[in-house]
Formats: sequence, structure tokens, C-alpha cells
Amino acid sequence: MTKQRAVMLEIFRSEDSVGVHRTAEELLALARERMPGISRATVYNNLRSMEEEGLIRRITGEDGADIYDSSFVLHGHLFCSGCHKVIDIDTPKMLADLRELTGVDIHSYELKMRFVCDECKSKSTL
Amino acid sequence: MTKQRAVMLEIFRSEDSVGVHRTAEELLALARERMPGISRATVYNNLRSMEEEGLIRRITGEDGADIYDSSFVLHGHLFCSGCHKVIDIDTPKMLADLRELTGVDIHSYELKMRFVCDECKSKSTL
DNA sequence: TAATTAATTTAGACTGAGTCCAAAAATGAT
DNA sequence: ATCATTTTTGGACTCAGTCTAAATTAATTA
Repeated sequence: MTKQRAVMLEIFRSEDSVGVHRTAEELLALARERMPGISRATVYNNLRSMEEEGLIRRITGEDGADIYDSSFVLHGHLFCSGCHKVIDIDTPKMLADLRELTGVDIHSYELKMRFVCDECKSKSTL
Repeated sequence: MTKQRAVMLEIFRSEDSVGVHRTAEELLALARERMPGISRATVYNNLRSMEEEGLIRRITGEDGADIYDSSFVLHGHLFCSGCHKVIDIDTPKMLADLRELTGVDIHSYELKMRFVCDECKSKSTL
């Protein structure tokens, strides 16, 4: 276990990361707060291996950059089309339903739902 | 209606595009078969406006590049983790189900499911 | 049809996220 | 402590996609 990897793990374990969705660049900035010289490549490397190990989940954000999610349970995401905020949505029966629907052994899924949040709705009607 | 846009529309209307999922670069190549000098920017511009008008749908492919889908009906996609082929999956009740699950007015969704197709399964056990 | 206005196309520069590379450093097994 | 293996490093590089400003084309009006 390298120091760099420990830093990455700690970021995801720390309290202020619960339910948070961050891009790799945001995570790089957080990592550099704890270890100023850490290399961009190292952060990307660790994010990839952590994802492969199932410690974190990666989804494609609406702005192009991938976003990482500290939750290991499969769940969906609500994306606000206005402010791009992301909200976790628990989807307990989804995997079973999708396996039944498709008839194949789905090993993971990514569910993105788009809506407009109340704040953005009220802004757009001003 | 410009000639360039007509070419783009025709690609999506033509028989050999039914149910096909192509990247912007593949579509650029197809467009240049019909109109050799067409610019990359024009193809990208038209793909974007066609998506905004709801004529085509865009989803994020597993290899990084977006892929375009000529179907206008919301549906899910099965991605083979081995060969990256994409299969359309009809999801008739999904939108209603998701609105009920979340309690918000979802206007669209993107459902990616990952599995390993039979061909790739047999290859990996060789 | 000509003149005017607006929208679209063009080539190429540019951006940003992410990957790749080969050398250097750190890890951990003996 | 030695050695083999894994990880890190920083900078070059790739690739998809966007932007820009000039040139062209289309649509509108006269």
C-alpha cells in the first residue's frame, strides 16, 4: 500500500465525501491538499484500479468528465438539466428486473435520469 | 435546408442505418462518401442540432466517444464488455416506473447495461 | 431577379479529459 | 540488505469535441 493510494482511499472514506460525486480533477485537487506533490497520473491510475476493484463507481457526467461515486451499491442518478447537480436514487429491484427483461446476466448497469430541479424550475420562470 | 444537412438526414433514414449505433467519426466518414468535402465541424453541428430537435439520440459509448442512435423512442442499451457491441432493449414501462420511483418529472433517461455476449463468453473460455 | 439579412459551412486552431511512456522511486519478499 | 516487482512521476501525447472568424449559402423582402 503506497502513501498515494492511502490518500485516495482516505478521501473516499472521509465524512465529507459521503454521497458526493466528484470529477477526477476535483479528486486530484483534494489529494493535493493532503499530499501536495501527488501526480495527476497517479490519481487517475488509482481511480481506475479502485474502480476495477469495486471500491468506487464511475459514471459519465453530463459535462463530459467522468464522475466518481463512493457508494458500492448499484443505484441510479438523477441529473438536473439546469444546474447539473446529481442525486442518488436507490433502485433495489432494478437489477433483477433488468435480468428478467433482457434474459441475460447483466453484471452492472448505469441509469441516468434527467429532470429539472425545483430551484432551476423557479429560476427559469422568473 | 442545406445540402449538408440533407446528407445527414439521409444517412439516418437509409435502410442500412436501422438500429445502428455510430460514432460521430463514423458518421463523418459516411457523410463524406456522399459529399466528399463536408467538414467535420458541420457533421458535429448537425448531429447536435438533430439531437436537440429529437431526431436522433446520443448516448455515451464505453470507449469514450458518443454514439448516435436513429431511434426516437426511449429505450435501453446492452453493452458487451468484451466486444463493445450494443444491443437495443425496448423498455416500455420504464419511464412511468422511474417517475413513480423518484416522484419527479423525468424527461429522459439513459440506461446502460453491461454483460458478456455469448461469442465473447466462448472466446474467454478457450 | 436583385438586394439584403440571417443562418450555415468551413478549415484549422484550440481545449480538456484522460492515457501513455520510460525513468525513478518505493514496496515487500527472501 | 538484496533483488524483483509494483507504483509513481511529469511531461508528451491522443482523441473527441468545441470554437472562431471568414466565406458561403439559404431565405426573405422588395
